[in-house]
Amino acid sequence: MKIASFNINGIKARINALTEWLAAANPDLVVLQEIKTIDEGFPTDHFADLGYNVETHGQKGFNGVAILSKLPLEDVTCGLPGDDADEQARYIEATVVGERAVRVAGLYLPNGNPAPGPKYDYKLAWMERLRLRAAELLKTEMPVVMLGDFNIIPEPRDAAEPGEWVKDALFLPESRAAFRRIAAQGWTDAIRSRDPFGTRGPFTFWDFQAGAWRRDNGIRIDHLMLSPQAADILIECGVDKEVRAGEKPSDHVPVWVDIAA
DNA sequence: ATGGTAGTCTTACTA
Repeated sequence: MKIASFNINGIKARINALTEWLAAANPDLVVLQEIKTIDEGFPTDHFADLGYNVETHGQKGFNGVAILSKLPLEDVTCGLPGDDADEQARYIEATVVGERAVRVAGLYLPNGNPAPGPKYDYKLAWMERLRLRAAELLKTEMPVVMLGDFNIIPEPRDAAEPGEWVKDALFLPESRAAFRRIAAQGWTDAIRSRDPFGTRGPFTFWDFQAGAWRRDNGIRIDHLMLSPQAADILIECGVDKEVRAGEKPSDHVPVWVDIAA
C-alpha cells in the first residue's frame, strides 16, 4: 500500500499538477495539505472520476487538509483533539483497509513564524496536542502512518543552508525538541531511516522566493512517521523531487511510503 | 536591513 503526503498550496491552482502526479505515482492514498478551500470548493467529483474516495476538512482561504484513497476509508475524524476553540483545519485521520487495516493521520502543523509571538505559542501548543494524540495512536498497536507538512527541520542536515534558519520557527531548538519528543515515543522517520548517516537532505520544500529551487536551497519538513507496527512492514519510501520542476508547481513535493498492508 | 514569489477571492494576510 503506497501512502503519500503532498502540500499542494491551493487545490484550485494545483489541480493539474496534482492530477499529473497521481497518474505518474499511482498512490493508493494521499493526504493533502493547504487545500485552501472550504469543503464545497474542493473538486471532489474530479478525483472521484480518477478512482479516489475523497474526504476533506477545509477552511476558507487558508490551511485545509484532505485524503484521497482508492480503498474505502473508515472512521474518518477531522480536527486535532485537545482544543475545541481551535478553528484551523489542520488534521484528519482515517482507517484504510488493504490486506490489513492501517490508521492514517494527515497533518498540517502550524508554521509558527514570527517567533517569538502568538503564532509560535500556537505552534508549540498544537505540537503538545499532537504529542498526546500520537501517544493514543501508538496504544492501538495498529500500523499507523502519521504524515504531512510538519513545518519542522529536524536537524541541520535537513537544510541546505541551516544558518539561514536559526531564528526561524521551523528550526528553533524548542520546535525541534517538541518534534523529537513525539518521535521518541517510538515513531520511525521513514525517510531518515533509509539513510541514517546521510549528511544533506533529501529536501521536500524549496521556497518560491529568492531562486531557492534554482540554487537547491531546500529543507526537509514533510515527514512520514511510522508506528512500530508500520515500520516493521516498510518496503520503500521516497521523495518525488522532480515534481518541483514541473509546470506551476507547489513549493512542496510529494513524499511517500510503501508498506506491506 | 531588505527583498525576493505565490495563493486566496483580500485589496491584506499567510507562508
